[in-house]
Amino acid sequence: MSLRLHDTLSDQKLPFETAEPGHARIYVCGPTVYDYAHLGHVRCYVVYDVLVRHLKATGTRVTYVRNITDIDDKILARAKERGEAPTELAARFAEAFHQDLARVGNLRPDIEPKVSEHLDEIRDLVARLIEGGHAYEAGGDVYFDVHSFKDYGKLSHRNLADLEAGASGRTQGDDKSKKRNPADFALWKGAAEGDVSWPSPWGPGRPGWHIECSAMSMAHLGESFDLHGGGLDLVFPHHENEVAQSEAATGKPFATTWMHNGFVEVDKTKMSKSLGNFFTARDVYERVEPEAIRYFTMTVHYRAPLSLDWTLDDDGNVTGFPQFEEAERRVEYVYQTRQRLEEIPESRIAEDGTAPESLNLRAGLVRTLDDDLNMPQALAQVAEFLKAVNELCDAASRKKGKAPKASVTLARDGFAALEAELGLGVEEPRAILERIRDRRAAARGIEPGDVEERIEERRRARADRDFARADEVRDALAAQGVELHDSPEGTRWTMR
RNA sequence: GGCGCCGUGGCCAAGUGGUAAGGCAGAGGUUUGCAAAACCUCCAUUCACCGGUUCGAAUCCGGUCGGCGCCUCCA
Repeated sequence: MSLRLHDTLSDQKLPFETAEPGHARIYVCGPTVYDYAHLGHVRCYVVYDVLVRHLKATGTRVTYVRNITDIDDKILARAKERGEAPTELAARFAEAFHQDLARVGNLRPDIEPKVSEHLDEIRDLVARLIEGGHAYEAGGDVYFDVHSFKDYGKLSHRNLADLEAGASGRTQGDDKSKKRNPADFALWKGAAEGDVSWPSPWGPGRPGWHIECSAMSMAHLGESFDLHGGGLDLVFPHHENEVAQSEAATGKPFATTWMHNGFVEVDKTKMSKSLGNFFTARDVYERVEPEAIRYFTMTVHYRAPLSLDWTLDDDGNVTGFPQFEEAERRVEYVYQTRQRLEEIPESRIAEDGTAPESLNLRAGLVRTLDDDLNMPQALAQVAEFLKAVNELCDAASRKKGKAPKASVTLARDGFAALEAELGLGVEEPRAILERIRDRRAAARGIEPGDVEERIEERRRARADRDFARADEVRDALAAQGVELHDSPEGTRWTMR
């Protein structure tokens, strides 16, 4: 394995090495399920999906753990608001989350631990920290004592003195009297009257936000594991606190490599639930093929911001997402090309001849993704590959033209690699192309049946060599965005 | 205030010491009854700006300007 990844802890691009040879143990922070996934979540989990796919495609066994946070103040608040049981609300949004991510082609993690099923591990870890002198009880709460962990700040590259100086303006007015130090954080929060709570040696309450990930990652991957990932916003305080509490408890290094992805931005500002400037994945799926969103997320390096644009009408309604539309055309190109390759008849395949290197997409993707998952560069290679495949198909369709068998075989393997490495081109070409076409037609109020009728009308005109009439039909359809494609097998149509 | 990131053609975006990938848009062409699709050709002497290091810099160093993130729930 020669994958190199940018590691937040060392702030360097380093070879990714697993403690157990050939087996990568990975933990990624999952969602808090109180609402639908938005595009920021989609981007994040596509990144880790590509990481996992690439490791598997290059022969590494992967144990991919991604938690579901189903106990959280926001879930409790939202459930109360709706008069729904917190567990039901969480289960509902967890299911929606799975559906939304499956539609962009993400594989399910191997293990998806829930906080609600790890209360024992969490309480044990808290108890261990208290025993070790790293945590203290205070009025029903339990706090981690940051001064008890000398490396506090090593992940996010800041020190306690700076943190306290910076935070002072914000924390002075708050009621933080239970904490010994403003930077201390809750491991266990005591319940107020009427709150949903779980029993503990420190009284009824619920886990602090950070402790769950330490408890669950250790439960499923061991006290030390290979890679921990999540959004850039988790570096501090979430991951910093995870490092502190985990290493304080075990005395061992927690995760070896730390990977963080950049945000989706709108108007140069981070898309987030709290700012309310987000589009949910499922809303966008109504306008564009989900795979196009996957493609779009790969047009930018995973650590860089992904800036989203849209167009508005005079009333301020969203009329489109130009970047998704462009990406959708690229997705169409992927599938059209694959379909052309699959349709090369046996009689047009020649035994002799060699394949050009441009068809060796697998080798290119492996090399490129090995370099810190350089997906934009990977897409550049995909573009050159698809061009070469079309050249091959053009050659095979010319008079007396043939495609070398070696080329056809390599091209087919290229599509297999595209799926294995990037999770693109995974669907049946005809089905997805028709779906894209019909969705665009519906958006313009065009009935496929009507188009078929006009095509038949034009076919008759052409048979009579009445080309003026045939062109009238073509032009009329073109004005509605319908494009006709003549071939010896008949006429097909697509939507521009 | 502390820590950190970014500024590459009309737009998006790779590239972190060896002479600017790829996509979109645009121009011309092959093909076609005409088209579309596909393919071919062209499209940054230049990488925010100013200095410096070097045989050589978009890439390293210093400074200036501009934009953003984290420090508070957040992917």
